Amino acid sequence: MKGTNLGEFEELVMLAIGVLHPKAYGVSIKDELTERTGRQITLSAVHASLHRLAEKGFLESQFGESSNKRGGKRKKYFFITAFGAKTLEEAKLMREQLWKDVNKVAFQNN
Amino acid sequence: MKGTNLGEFEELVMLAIGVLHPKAYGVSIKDELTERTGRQITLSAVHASLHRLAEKGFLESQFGESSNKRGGKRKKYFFITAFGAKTLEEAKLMREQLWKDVNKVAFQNN
DNA sequence: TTATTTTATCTACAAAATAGAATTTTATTG
DNA sequence: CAATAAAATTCTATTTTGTAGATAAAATAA
Repeated sequence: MKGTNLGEFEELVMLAIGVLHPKAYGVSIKDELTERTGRQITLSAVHASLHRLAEKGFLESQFGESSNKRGGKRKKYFFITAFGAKTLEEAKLMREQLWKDVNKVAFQNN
Repeated sequence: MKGTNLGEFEELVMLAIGVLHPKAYGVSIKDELTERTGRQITLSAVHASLHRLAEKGFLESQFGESSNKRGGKRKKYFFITAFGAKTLEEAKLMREQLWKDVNKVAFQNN
């Protein structure tokens, strides 16, 4: 990938942010994806991905106010940029088109 | 990835094989994806991906007969296994569900 | 003020994506 | 038949993504 494509996990992180908007931060994203994918996702995997996505211009972030919960650093909320939304939608469209053109026989041979 | 997930490019290669079935081999896959993605895809990228997908059990291959064209080694045709089809469909379903639950406002902030 | 909880950041390694060179096989041409 | 050209796969190396675990920081509770 040359920086303008979304990796597999990166795309899932972006979508989770869309689902959780406007309360998407490390832990909530991790929980959302753990539930949906059934994989054991670590917080650091999510954070590494968030950092890279922000660098690529797909995300912006903003620190939240301190909560009434027990502790913790301030949450860093993530938002999808216009560029990020465009990229995400293009990936979706391309796959939809491919699926539409798939020869169904290809799935019946085993 | 722990071996049971499809990478971003790997998924595109699988779908291209579905589209091209039963004539999917290195060059035809490369051409199909170059056209659809607009990226400059190299043959070696496709082959590396095919090799990994076959190792993971998502693809099978079979050498074709020699053609009447000028030259070249025999084409190695690739086919999607039942396991590959299942994996591909699961990835599709998970994304569809995420998209369904996306808060549309997340795409209107920029 | 010390401990506990919640969060983010850092460091390191594994796997996938990408690029380019090398090799193999086949057919054509002289 | 030897030399050349074409079509394809395979090899080698590097960068980018994915994953894990340890560490650090900030906030509240005790």
